[in-house]
Amino acid sequence: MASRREVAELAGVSEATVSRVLNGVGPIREETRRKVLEASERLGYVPSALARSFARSKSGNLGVVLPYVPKAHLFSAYFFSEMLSGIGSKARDNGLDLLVMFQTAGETMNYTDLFRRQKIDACIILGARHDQDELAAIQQLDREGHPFCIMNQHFAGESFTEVDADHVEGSRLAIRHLTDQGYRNIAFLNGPDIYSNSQDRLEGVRMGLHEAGMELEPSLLFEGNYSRRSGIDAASSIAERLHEIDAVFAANDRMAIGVMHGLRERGVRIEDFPAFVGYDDSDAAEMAVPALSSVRVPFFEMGELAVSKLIQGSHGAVDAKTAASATDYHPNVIFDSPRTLLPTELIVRASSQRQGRI
Amino acid sequence: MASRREVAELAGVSEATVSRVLNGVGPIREETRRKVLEASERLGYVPSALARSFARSKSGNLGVVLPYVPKAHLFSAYFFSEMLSGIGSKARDNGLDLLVMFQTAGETMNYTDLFRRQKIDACIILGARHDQDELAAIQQLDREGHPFCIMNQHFAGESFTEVDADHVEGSRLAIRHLTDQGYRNIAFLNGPDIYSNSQDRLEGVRMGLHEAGMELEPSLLFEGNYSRRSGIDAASSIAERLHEIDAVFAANDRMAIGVMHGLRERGVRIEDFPAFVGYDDSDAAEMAVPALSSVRVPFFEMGELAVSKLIQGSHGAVDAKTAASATDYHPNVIFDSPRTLLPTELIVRASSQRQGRI
DNA sequence: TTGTAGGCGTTATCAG
DNA sequence: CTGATAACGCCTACAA
Repeated sequence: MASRREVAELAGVSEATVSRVLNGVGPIREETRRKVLEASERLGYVPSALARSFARSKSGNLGVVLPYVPKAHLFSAYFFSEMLSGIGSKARDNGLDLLVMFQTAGETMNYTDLFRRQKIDACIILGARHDQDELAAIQQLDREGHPFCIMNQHFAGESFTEVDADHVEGSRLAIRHLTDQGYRNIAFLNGPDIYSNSQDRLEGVRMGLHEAGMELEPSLLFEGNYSRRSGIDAASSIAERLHEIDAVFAANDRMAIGVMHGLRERGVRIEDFPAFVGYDDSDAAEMAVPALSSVRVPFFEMGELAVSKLIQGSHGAVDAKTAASATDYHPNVIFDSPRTLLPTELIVRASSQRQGRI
Repeated sequence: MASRREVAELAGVSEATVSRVLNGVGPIREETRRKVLEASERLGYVPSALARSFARSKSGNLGVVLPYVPKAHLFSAYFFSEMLSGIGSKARDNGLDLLVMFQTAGETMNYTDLFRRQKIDACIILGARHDQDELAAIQQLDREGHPFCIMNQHFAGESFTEVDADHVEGSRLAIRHLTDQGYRNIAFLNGPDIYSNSQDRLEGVRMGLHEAGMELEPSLLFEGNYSRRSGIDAASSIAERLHEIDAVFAANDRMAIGVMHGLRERGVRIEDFPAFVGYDDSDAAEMAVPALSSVRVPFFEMGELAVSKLIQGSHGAVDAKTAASATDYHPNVIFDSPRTLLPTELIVRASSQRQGRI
C-alpha cells in the first residue's frame, strides 16, 4: 500500500520522476532510474491501474461480447472458449485486460455506452444477433468511430472490421473429399440461412459439387439450427431416403452427430451408414462413433487476429505494449481489408472413409 | 460526449446535485430530480465509469481466473463455460463487470497485485494450481484480506471461501446405481489424486461400495488424467480383464468415453460392453454411443453462488447494486461456512442400463 | 535531465 | 435540500 509519494521521498526525487521511470518515458539519468526502482521495490509500490486509466482516460480493457447461450446448447462451448483463449492470449501480450460480457435474452446490448462509460477501449463481438436492432447498434458503434471487430459473422453491405474463417473453402473441401471418393448423392444439412456463415457453406457446397460436375439437388438440402436435436430431426428425412443418399455433410459437428444418432435410433446399422463430414472440428468430432471427419476452423487464431486488427487499426485508441508484434502470428494475412478470412482445413477421420469405419 | 457540467447548467443546478440524482443518494426534491434527469437525457450524458471508479477507488470488476488449458484438452470447455455463464449472470445482476484472466504455462499468477493495482474488487479462481507457489499466492490473498473464492477445489487445512459440488455424494450415487442393478465388479477410473476433486470421488466410491457390502478392489482402481486419451489407455487394462469387470465408473465423461473408444478399438462389441457411468454430465455425455449415464454437476449454479458469497461475505468491499438478492437462488445453502457444496445428481442414460443400450 | 503544477470526472464532506 | 470544494493518484506539458 505504499504511495508514489513515499517512493519519491525515499528516492529523493519528485513524483513525476517516479512516474517517468516506471512508465519508461522521457530521458532519465541511469542513477536516478536505479534509485527509483530500488525505492519502489523496497516499498512494494504498485501503481493504481485505476488512477492511471483515469488520467489517460483509457481503461486498458478489451471488451468481449459473448452471445446469450440458452440452456439448450445450440452452439458448442468449444468454439467460444477457443476464440476467447486466442483473444486472451493476444490481449495479454499487449497488456490489455479482457472484460467479458454476455448478451441477454431479449435485449440488444448498448455497445456505445460501454465506450462512453469508458469501460472498454475496443471490443470484439462474438455473438452478434441477426436482427435489425443489433445491426443498428453496431452501425452506431461504427459511426462514432469506436474500434470493434466482429467475429464469425459478416454483415453484407457494411464494411465493419470482421474476422472470419473461409467457410466457402471449408465446405468446398468437404464436398470434394466426398466426391473424390465417388459419393454422388450428398445430403447437406445446413444451419439457418440468416447466418452469413450458413450462406458461405452453401456456396462452398455448390462450388464443390459443380467442380465434380454435379449440382445441388434441392431435395437433399436440409436445414437445422446447429443443435444436435435438429440433426436428429433431419435424420428422419434422411433415413427415409437412405437408399439414395450415400453421404451427409453437416454444417457443424453437433448436427452431424445428431444425424448419426437419429439414424441409429431408427435402426440403421453402421455398415449402412452414409459417409459423414461435420464442421468445426470441435472436440465432439473425435468423440463421435465413428470418429467424425470435420472441417477445422482456427478459432484460437481467429481470436488472436481480431485483437491484432484492433490494435493495429486503431491508431492509438488502443495502446498496446508491443504493437510491433501485432502481425507476428499471421504473416500472410491482409490487415488492410476490413474483413479477414483465415483458412480452414479438412480433417479426415473414419466417418467419411469407406475403409476404417469402426 | 456531454459532460456533467453541461447537464448541471441545463438543469440549472450544481454538478454535485447532478451526481446525487444519478447515484440516487441523499434527499432530493422531486422537481430537481426531474429536471436533472431530463437534462441528462437530452444531452445524452453518460457518466464515466473510469472517473467514478477512481473517485470511489473501486473498479467494479470481478476478476475471474481461468486455468491455462493446453492445446490437449484435458478438461471439457463445457464446465468452464457453464461456470463462467453462472458467474456472469450473477455479476450482471449486481452491476459488476467480469475481468477474465488466463493462467499461463509455467508461472503462478500474482493475485494480490490485481487487487493492489485496483483492477478488481474481488476474484474467483476456477483453475487453481495444485502446487506450493499457487497455495502461497492464495494464502497471501487471504492474509491481505482480499475477497476471493475458489471453485471446484478444496485446500485442506485452509479455510478459504470455496464453492464446490458434492462429489462424494455424486460418486456414491453412481456406484449405488450400479450396485443396485446387480453389478459387482466395478472398475473405477479416477483422476489424479492431487485434485481434491478426485479424492472426494474416491471417498464416494468407497462409501457406495461399502453400503452394498463390498470394498473397493485395488486392482480395479485406475488412474487417468481426465483426458479422453487416458481413458483409452485405461481401456487396455480393462479389456484384459473384461470377463471379471461388469461396470466402469469414470471420474469424468471424457475418460468414460475414452474407455468406450478404447474397448471398441480392441474389438469389444457393444453387447459385451460393461455398464458405464461418467461424471460432469457434459454435453459429450449425450453425444456418446451409447448415451452416457453421468453425474450432473450444477456448474452454472456454482458460478452464481460464488458471486453471491463474495458479495455477501465482503462487507462493502464489493458493492452490489442489489445485495438483497444475493441469496435468492440458493435458499438452502449455508453461506456462513467458508466452503459450500452444491448437490450433484445422477442422470441415467442407456450406457448403464441392461436394457436400452443402442 | 528533472521539478512544478494543472487537469482528468467523480465522490464525498461540510457548510449553508 | 443544495452548492462549494477538497480529495482521488497519476500523466504530461511547460519550465527550469
